[in-house]
Amino acid sequence: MVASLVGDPARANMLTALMNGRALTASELAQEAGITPQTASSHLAKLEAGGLIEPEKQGRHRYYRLTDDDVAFVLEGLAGLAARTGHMRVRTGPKDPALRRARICYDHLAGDIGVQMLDSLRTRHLIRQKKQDIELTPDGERFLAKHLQISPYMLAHPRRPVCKACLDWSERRHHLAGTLGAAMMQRFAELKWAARDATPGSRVVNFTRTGEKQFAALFGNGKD
Amino acid sequence: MVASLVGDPARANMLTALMNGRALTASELAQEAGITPQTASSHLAKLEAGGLIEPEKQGRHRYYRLTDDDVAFVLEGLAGLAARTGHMRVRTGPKDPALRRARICYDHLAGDIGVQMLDSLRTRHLIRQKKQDIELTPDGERFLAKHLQISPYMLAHPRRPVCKACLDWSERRHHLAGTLGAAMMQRFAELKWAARDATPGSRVVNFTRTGEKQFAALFGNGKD
DNA sequence: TTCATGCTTCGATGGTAGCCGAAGCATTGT
DNA sequence: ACAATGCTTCGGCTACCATCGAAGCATGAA
Repeated sequence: MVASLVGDPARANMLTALMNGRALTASELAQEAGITPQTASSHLAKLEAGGLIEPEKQGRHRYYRLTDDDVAFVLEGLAGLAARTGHMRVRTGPKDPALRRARICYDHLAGDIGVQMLDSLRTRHLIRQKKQDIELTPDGERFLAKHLQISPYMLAHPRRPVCKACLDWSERRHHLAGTLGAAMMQRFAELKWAARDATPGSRVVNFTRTGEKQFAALFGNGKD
Repeated sequence: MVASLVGDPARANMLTALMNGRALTASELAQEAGITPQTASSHLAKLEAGGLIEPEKQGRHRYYRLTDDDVAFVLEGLAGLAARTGHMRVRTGPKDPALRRARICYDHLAGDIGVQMLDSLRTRHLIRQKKQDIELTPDGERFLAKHLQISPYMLAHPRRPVCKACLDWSERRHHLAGTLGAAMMQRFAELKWAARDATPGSRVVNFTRTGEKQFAALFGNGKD
């Protein structure tokens, strides 16, 4: 079973270290997990058999990376559940600052930036939140149309909600998911405000200088 | 860690059995997992501590359900990863007779029909539900008076609540109990929409053809 | 070749967690 | 009041698996 693979602390640490999409060698992962290379080798073999990671030989090194984004998404979901109960692992969240700052979660924005955006929308009453359910206010619709050229009919979907609160892996607070979350991320990309990192498999989102400014103007909290 | 909770085969079986959203008793979950009640109790306590499931006491039974959709979503993700590498689990289909459809629970309607009725009342805002407590809305009172000739003063009782959510035995979701639940069942009988099965001791409720139509007109969900 | 580095396999060990029998509460029914 | 049912707690047993030392393969460098 896949879950039992992730359940072991040593393996969980390895997977967490791989969450930024980069590949790491077996020794590096051993050090991350705080175990000897022999033990790590055993764990890595199991993770590979379970389809969670893929190896790539290079010289006498063996690089491992997460198989694909689906794995990362499931891991993020698990971390979200763990964060809810407060019983989170000692080693929490990503070490990579860039990954903490902004990253892709399925198809929407996550990380510090993503949380900040949802906060801003909420405090300015552009959305209304009741528990898990979020809906756009009339003000919010006007705001989206004016500044991002997003209109409600673009967001309609038979099964997916327009707005949804998604628990952020690193921040432990909610960011915005749903068709609106996806549409906004797409618009940021189209406007050349931000783009996924070029590194294959990376989930980091890099903001351009102007993108950062524009974003701050719309969703800034005055702190940066 | 959450993943280690899901990692254990016995617990995974329990969670899988709960994936359809219905609640199951501790003993039933024990049987699902193929373990003794003592062991199951230990597992269930851990799952509850991990925030994956929530208990609901009813009589001497203890029903467990998944905490919310987020849990189910993550479990689905895990199952998806597991399916990729090879084997997945298969579980249960319906196995019950027409007792599942409609039956008497004390003095009110239970079964698929009963659950459907409560759902309908809720989605149309004829009742307001906060956790276990339910109350009629003004719209609800008008609705009852107009279509079923039930007025609020008929429902007053010194000790019994007007509305109460009662966990359905077969559907494992709530149906409507309380004086209102009883009054509605009684009215259905008076209107010759439905009647208890003639067989002595049977709790099956048979709907007449016109009764079925009228009921569907009032509480139908368009699916039947 | 010879050595060094990186990783894997083998074997033994120990800690942890699942498991069940027996007994203890709690609730319900008679 | 008494018995029956459902669930939990306790104690001991067992099996599994993570862990590491030592040795065995690879690859690359001298």
